[in-house]
Amino acid sequence: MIRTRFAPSPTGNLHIGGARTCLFNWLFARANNGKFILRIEDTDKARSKQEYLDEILNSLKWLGFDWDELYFQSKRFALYSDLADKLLKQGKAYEAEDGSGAIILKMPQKIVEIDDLIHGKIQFDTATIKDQVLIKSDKTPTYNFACVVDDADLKISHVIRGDDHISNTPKQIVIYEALGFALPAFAHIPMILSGQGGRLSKRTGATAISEYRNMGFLAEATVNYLSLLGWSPGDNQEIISKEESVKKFSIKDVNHTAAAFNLDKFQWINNYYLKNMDSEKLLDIVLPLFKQKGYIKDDNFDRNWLIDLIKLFKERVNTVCEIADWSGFFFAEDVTFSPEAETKLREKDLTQEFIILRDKFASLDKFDHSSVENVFRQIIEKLNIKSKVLIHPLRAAVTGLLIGPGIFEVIALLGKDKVCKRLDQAIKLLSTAKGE
RNA sequence: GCCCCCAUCGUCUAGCCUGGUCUAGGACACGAGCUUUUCAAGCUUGCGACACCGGUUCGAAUCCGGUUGGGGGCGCCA
Repeated sequence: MIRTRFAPSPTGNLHIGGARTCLFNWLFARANNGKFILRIEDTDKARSKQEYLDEILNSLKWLGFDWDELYFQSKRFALYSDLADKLLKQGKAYEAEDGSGAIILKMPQKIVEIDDLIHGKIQFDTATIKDQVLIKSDKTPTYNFACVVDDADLKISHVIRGDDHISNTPKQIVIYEALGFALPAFAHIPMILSGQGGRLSKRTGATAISEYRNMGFLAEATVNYLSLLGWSPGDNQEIISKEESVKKFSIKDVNHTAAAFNLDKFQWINNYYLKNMDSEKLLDIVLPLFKQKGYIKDDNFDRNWLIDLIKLFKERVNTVCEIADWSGFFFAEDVTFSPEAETKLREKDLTQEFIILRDKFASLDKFDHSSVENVFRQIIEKLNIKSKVLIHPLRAAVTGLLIGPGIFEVIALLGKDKVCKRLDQAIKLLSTAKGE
């Protein structure tokens, strides 16, 4: 039976690297019809916080990692202390000479060999490793001891963790051997580095999964991006669901090399998922942002209209937040011009053209995409001008911006009243400009 | 300082195990062009890498050794 585990410590948020380690453990368990276990390493009472635990659990659920069993090391102290006593009695460990009460493992002199599933054989001479504390003077177990005891007790078959644990492994193997426990298989996956090369840290950008969620990344895109860091499904495939990864994942295909986190590619993947996401589902994610920005009141909104709006924007944004950021002109009473848009609007006096547009728009019975576009096309034909001469100032007048979704769709969705009102305002603005 | 891991385009990677099909493929980013309407979407296209030195071999990105470079660890943190 394949049993893997992810063992976060609630002394911080779930970060990118942890999430990827969790993903590979989850993938490997699911791919092999095994069990995936979540173990909370909360032995450090001073640093462990409930809020971190909540944050980690929420992030894991958001990413869609379900666990079959859940353990807390803080509830298993009796087990650690019993086994430490046993080692003491066997003479494999000793009590600290300083009288602190700590229990320390005597490091046997030998060559320890790890047979890593990813790196192959790695050898360590224990002469370079000092005796290891098993139980601290406050009676709590050290990481290496609790980790070994639990991995053995919980029958973990494959320990899949970050590269940074390679040097812990010989210490742990010595503990396994002292305890007489069978060794699990080890697989050390490469670390994720920041774009600048070093460790991921707050200084080099966001590290917590929840931060990326708040930035407007989708769970599916996050999992997709993470799975491509240190692993590849082959066949030049860039878009892959969790389910498909389960089918294709093999621990032997995991890279040896550290991978740099790259926001651009992450955004590109997020854009892909955004575009392809059901607009109604996406609306549910965007809705809180709309409320937060004051675009809509609690329950007083037209859901179908909002879904149309989502459809307009989701093609061209990288994050959920950008939908909210760029759609403000739909909800505002008056237009706020960007400097470029205002310049474009004042560039040429289009008062007459705007008056014709407004009158034609006002007389339309059906104010949809095609009728709006037809009216526009007829006008530019009659005036014998190129469409772009009028289309950009029109966009500026109606949205206050020079970029955005297709202008006729925008106008149709904005509605006749708002469009005519904004054209009136633009006409007024042009007339005051003339007077100056 | 000691120990360990790693090394293909700027970045993520395919290829490496089982040398020849690799004048090294894809993606992101970047540049150019197209899209009777923008770009922040789409399409086309361009730029761009086997770190270095030696060895093995008829032949090396692929195997071996070294150098250099990068990363990690050496806590009564996890």
